[in-house]
Amino acid sequence: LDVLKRVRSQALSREEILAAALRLLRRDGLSRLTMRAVASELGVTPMAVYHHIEDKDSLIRLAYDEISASASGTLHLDEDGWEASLRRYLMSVWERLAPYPGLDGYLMEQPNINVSPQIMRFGIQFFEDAGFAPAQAPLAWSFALTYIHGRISVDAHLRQSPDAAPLQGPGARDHLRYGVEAVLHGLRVLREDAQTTFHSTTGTARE
Amino acid sequence: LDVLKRVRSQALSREEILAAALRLLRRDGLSRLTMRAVASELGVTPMAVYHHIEDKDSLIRLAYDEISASASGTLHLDEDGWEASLRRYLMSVWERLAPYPGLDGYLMEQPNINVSPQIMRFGIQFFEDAGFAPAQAPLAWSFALTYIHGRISVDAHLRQSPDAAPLQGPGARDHLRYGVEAVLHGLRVLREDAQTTFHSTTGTARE
DNA sequence: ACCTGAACACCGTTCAAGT
DNA sequence: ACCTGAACACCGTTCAAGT
Repeated sequence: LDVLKRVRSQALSREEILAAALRLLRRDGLSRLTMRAVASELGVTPMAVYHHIEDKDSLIRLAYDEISASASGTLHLDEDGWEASLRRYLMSVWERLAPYPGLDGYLMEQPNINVSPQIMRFGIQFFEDAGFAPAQAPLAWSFALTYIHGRISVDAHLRQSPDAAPLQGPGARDHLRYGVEAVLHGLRVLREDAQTTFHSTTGTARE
Repeated sequence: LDVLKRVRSQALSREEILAAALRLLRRDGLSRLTMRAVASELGVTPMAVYHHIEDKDSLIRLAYDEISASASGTLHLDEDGWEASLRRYLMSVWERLAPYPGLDGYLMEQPNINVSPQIMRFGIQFFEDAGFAPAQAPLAWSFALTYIHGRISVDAHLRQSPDAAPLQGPGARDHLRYGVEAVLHGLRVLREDAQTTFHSTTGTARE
């Protein structure tokens, strides 16, 4: 409560607000992130924040962009193949977002802000480069994203519990690893028999 | 606003409250479900609801249990194999929960209320019966659940949009079908080479 | 330009009454 | 037992001031 409440001598900044929001997000999760809490963390009136940030939603988006900024750089086709590359990417997304409980789950449900058009294009390009049919690439990318963000949402409560060593337990990581391998195997199979079993443009899969 | 606001002549009942909550959930999604809205839908004071229901969270759980009650019956190993059975189950879970935007995503993040111990045991039993190693069955079940609930969360916003025919579009169902097939393929591969690549009790997968 | 204080329109929920 | 009315402790946010 009384930690870091140094007396404010300088003007409040956008970066300072963002840093405070990220700190609170890690500590308490999105459900406890309030504009009033951010302000109090900064030793300032709630309305002071509004002079630098439009509203709560844009603060959340700011936090999300900050966290996943470096992650978008990690998606590229390396020499060791698309499976290893995708595995690294999914693991790194989880690693980055899992410490911020509730954040990812919240944005997953927003219209389609979660995945920016840029990330979407990157991902589709990745799967096309990996040899997936053009019509299949968006489906494959969306599948991988859906799994990993679902996993992060399910793991959200792990951080909420008051005891220590929250995400280190073997439970969460075992599930994550198993799931990522299943995703890779599933995509590999669908990539191989793409022509015979799945006609994506018709909207009906063969049974 | 003025629909169904018949004059109350009978006593309020738990079932009536639940029905109103489900109606509002379908119409506006969880984010707009408030105790006050439920009360107003029933033509009653907000606090009247509290005489029949403990709090908002238990109302949400009540709604969820009602929706997924019949779904838990659909998970059993049929004659046409575990893949067909699991596909039917995942599709039916999506079909049931997709019309209630936000509900599933909310419960996914709660400690572990989302999946009741009973459903958990059913699922593990299913995968053991399907020939998965005992140590692998919980991971496989959790993977399938994580995907389908993630998919439902991602699709939550589709219902929120004001235009008609919300979940009928080919987009959502194509993604769902592709994902379910990927899940099935992924699990099948992991089931087959379970002994060689994955040692689940050690907590570290071979790389 | 940057911040404060009071206030508004919401929440979930408690509590003291009414019938 | 069943419901109402007023109120409390929160929200996000607006608006009129202060410096």
